[in-house]
Amino acid sequence: MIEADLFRVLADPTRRAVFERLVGREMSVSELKAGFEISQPAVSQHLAALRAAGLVRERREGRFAYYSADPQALTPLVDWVDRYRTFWPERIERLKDVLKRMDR
Amino acid sequence: MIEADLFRVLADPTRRAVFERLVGREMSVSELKAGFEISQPAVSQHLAALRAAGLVRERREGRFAYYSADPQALTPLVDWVDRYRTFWPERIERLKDVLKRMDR
DNA sequence: GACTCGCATAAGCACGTGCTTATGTATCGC
DNA sequence: GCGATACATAAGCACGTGCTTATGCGAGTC
Repeated sequence: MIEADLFRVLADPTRRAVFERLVGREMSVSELKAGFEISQPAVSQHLAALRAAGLVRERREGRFAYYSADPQALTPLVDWVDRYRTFWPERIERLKDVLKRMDR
Repeated sequence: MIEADLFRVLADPTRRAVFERLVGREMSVSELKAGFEISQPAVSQHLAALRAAGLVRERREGRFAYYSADPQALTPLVDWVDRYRTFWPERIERLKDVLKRMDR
């Protein structure tokens, strides 16, 4: 998966929200659907797109399909941004902030 | 400009290529057009979209319009990714590599 | 087996998007 | 002023996208 498709898949706000809800917490489709005001097929379609981009994993268990986010799939996106993000001092300051927050 | 529009604007490959060409080097529209096999209006339309997202700046000089990229506009995108990119060890290793390359 | 349940897929539709050609609007050279 | 140049904007079109409802399909329940 190249960054081209990542940008496209993440461009839709609903799909991005679906991804965000799946970060750190595995959810079944119906549980996930509860958070949105769209139909179940719409949720499944977003999940299929996210899955094609490698952004979510699927785990089948009986009738249920459990999905979880794979943030590592964002790496190509980070790589692309890194190529064009100058202003490294600010960047490093930002990173320090994040690390500081993680220490707490 | 929020990350929503950044993703959408960067989702188009041609538009992303336009942005990439303008990083570090200011160019006029016609000079920019020379690198693509699309019409001049198409280039102008991409530039307008990039400008609305704050990704490029415009400088008028007589008949000419010079455009240049503003990579700092990518910050909201980086912020968004930072919220969901776990796997910090790898991330820091990557950053170290970049810094090492910058020292040379 | 018959009926749910959880989810995926199909088909259709409204709307967005990226391109084209045509045209408008300054600015320059003469 | 007049034509050419550089670019932007308008209008139209083909295609993509995200949604809906309808349907399919395997897994569970009885």
